Amino acid sequence: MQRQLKCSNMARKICVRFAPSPTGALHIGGVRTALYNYLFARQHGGTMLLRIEDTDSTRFVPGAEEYILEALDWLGIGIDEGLRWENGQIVQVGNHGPYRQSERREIYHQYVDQLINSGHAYYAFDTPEQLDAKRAEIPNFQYDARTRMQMDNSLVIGMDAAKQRIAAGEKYVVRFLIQPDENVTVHDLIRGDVTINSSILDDKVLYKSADDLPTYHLANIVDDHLMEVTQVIRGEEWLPSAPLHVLLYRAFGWEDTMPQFAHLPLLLKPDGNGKLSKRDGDRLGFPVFPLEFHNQKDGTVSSGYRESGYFPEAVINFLALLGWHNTGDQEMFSMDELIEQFSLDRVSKSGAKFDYEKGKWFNHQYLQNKSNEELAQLFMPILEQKLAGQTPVLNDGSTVVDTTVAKVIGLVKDRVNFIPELWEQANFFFVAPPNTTRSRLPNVGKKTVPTT
RNA sequence: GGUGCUAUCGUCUAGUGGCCUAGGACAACGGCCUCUCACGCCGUAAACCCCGGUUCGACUCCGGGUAGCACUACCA
Repeated sequence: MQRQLKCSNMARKICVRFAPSPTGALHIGGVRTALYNYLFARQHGGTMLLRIEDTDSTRFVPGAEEYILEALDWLGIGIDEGLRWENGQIVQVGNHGPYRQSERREIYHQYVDQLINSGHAYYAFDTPEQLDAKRAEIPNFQYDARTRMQMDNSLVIGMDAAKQRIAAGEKYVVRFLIQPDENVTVHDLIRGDVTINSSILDDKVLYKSADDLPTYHLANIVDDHLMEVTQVIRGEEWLPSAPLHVLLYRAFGWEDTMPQFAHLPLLLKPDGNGKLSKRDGDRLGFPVFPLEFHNQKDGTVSSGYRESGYFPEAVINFLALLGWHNTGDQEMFSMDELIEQFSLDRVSKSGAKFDYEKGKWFNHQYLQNKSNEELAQLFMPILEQKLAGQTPVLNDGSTVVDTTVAKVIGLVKDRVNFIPELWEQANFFFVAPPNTTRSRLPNVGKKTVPTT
């Protein structure tokens, strides 16, 4: 693992981050990204940071932030710095804050100005409508070295004229000035060197005055730098823009402390092709979210692993193996074992199809390994709910207690994958069948529960 | 269209030039156990994308195809 660390990073404390957008429930693929970051951080005695990337005000969903933090907490993915879930509410820890990008406007202003002043960025006034028209008019239109001088920006009209228009209240964006025909190489910890030519990059929008916020690209680089992030471990969908990010680090003069990159393979649909989407859950009948989510914005409800009866350890184990595997045949991993054995160079390069059946198997294994007493505690709330208004036939009507429940669970647990299924398997122990007063089972209901 | 990434059983994967007659797990199938079903146990079937090259020897290295995926927004 040590050889993965560049000299310039050698002395720095390992710091990784998980930086979700609060645009809805945390997708299971996002959970895996968070998990791998967490495992890496713990293994190296480093910091796991959580930052909220809410630079798109139009996509903000109320409650999403709470949801994300609660989900990570449920799964046992601990956060050392940034935002975390404590006693049912969000708390902020660390001194690189604030950790919500929408609260960091002043910081970004400063760095946008730096780029403008150093000639690495420029003001552009083309409206979205004008750009759409341009794209309709010219096939494969791209805002870059070939086209920028035909557009409405400070490169064409001059900086003074641009500043006057801004002062007059005109909306604008700041674009990154990309020098053409330069080969940019990104060293990826999983894939090796990836090189692209800068000519295929467009002059990315870095800042939008309409909502006074930067875009992902700028905010991301500034924050990772300021928060002293040493490894960026994120989804493969970011690989194509990684060279842009390298260029940004260079423009800021931060290349010597630039984090290392690792782009994780995508989680794919179980059927067909393409990456697993939020809709696949409803379509295929299994959860793609850790917790049930009530979307306040569109009124939809999405099912969650927790509510479906999954143990967090099972979800972690299942997810860890979707894209990572050690040498050998071990399938069952505790969080501690994962922390010990995980390594980025054993992460697969190709996407993994999401196999829900295997997920169920993992839960089955974890359920079998739990004691009857522990399962009884988890099952009691369900039992009480089911028994409301009904008379248990056990023990001549005496109260159903935990120890009784534990014994019953011991009899049927090997038949189930999930706690709630216990009711289907064991309800006749607690409720007399219709038209009888006691259970048909000879050794139950008559005297007491089985004594074994 | 352009750019990039990827490529072992249906699925997740082991494999880093001879240990591969390609291993494990999920799912499937069969058997045993059993009053049924399930669990469990035992077993069966199931893969190196294609074509070249390097080599005494390629799943492993190289080249070219092909296919899949990702990206290509004032979204992240």
